[in-house]
Amino acid sequence: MQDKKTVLFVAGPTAVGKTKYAIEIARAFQGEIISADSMQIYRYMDIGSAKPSKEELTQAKHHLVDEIDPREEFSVAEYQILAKKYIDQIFQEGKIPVVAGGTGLYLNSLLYEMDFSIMPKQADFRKQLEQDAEQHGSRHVHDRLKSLDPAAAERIHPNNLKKVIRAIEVAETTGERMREFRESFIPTKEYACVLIGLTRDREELYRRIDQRVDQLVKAGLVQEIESLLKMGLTENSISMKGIGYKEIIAHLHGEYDLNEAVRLVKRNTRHYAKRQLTWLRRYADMSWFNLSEYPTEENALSAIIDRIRSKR
RNA sequence: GGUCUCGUGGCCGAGUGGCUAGGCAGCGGUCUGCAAAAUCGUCCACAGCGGUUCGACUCCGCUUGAGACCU
Repeated sequence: MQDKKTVLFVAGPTAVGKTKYAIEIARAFQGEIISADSMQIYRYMDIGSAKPSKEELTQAKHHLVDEIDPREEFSVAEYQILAKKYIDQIFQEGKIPVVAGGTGLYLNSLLYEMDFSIMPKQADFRKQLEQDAEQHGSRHVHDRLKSLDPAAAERIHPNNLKKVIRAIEVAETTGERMREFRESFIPTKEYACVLIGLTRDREELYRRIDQRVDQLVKAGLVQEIESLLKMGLTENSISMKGIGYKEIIAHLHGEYDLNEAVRLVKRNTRHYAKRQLTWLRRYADMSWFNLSEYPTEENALSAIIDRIRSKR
């Protein structure tokens, strides 16, 4: 029937229940799940990233969970390449890709035409700039950008060191300025997208977050992080910047006690959930489902499935 | 029963007779160069009632609440 291939997207804030619903949706549509989660993609970070359980991983085929070594640098650019590879692969098997996750930029990289490949990164050069920032402050690095590419410096906040460095990198190595991106997003032409947004009443969502953080700690979050540190990861690793990781590491370094760390993890997770919702609200063609409004999961699920059927 | 201290927004916390700190939380945004990041905006107040005053959150009195001490 459908001449254009369809990719299902299941998005929502952390702790809303995406994992469960994505699995059910995948099962209902002969789908395979492609995670769009910047932390669950890392191996060994099982507890802190609230990864799907072993059982859940067998209930539907998952991709881009547990695929990257946390000692590696990873980013949207690589994410986009890998995810698209899986999308093609799943289409070829005659199945439906179900992209599930809450990392907004990762979603964008699959929803819109975005080209991250213009410039390869220069690891050494970056290191140098990072050190520069450490010694002289991020302002100093930003000033350098100002002279190289005033427009980019205008756009990028000095504290956003990564972006500042990237812009300098581009300017220095290509002699060109950062490309001004189009004002409007162009939807990808590679496939059709059906967007499902999951949410809950705010109070309930926050309650679930608090509960989940307590569970993660009980499940051994601290031990998980201790062993990650033994593997050579540090608070500077990208993967260790995740909520739940950075706070516990600070605790292990003696900055505050465990209770305080837990409080911060909860608070930061709530903030994150809020930012995710802000991000996701921008998708005009998203079909929202407030899970708090359904008496049972079955009800919610069948409403979602009906909606997907009507959209394809 | 008496004496004293205090009572600021959801929480913490400054402060002044007129120009309404700030922080946290909450709420709302931005975000195509690496995003669980970075960033911006914003609501909410001076315990209550009287009085003094051109004007009171700030001064006075009473009421009420909290705490400390005394008997």
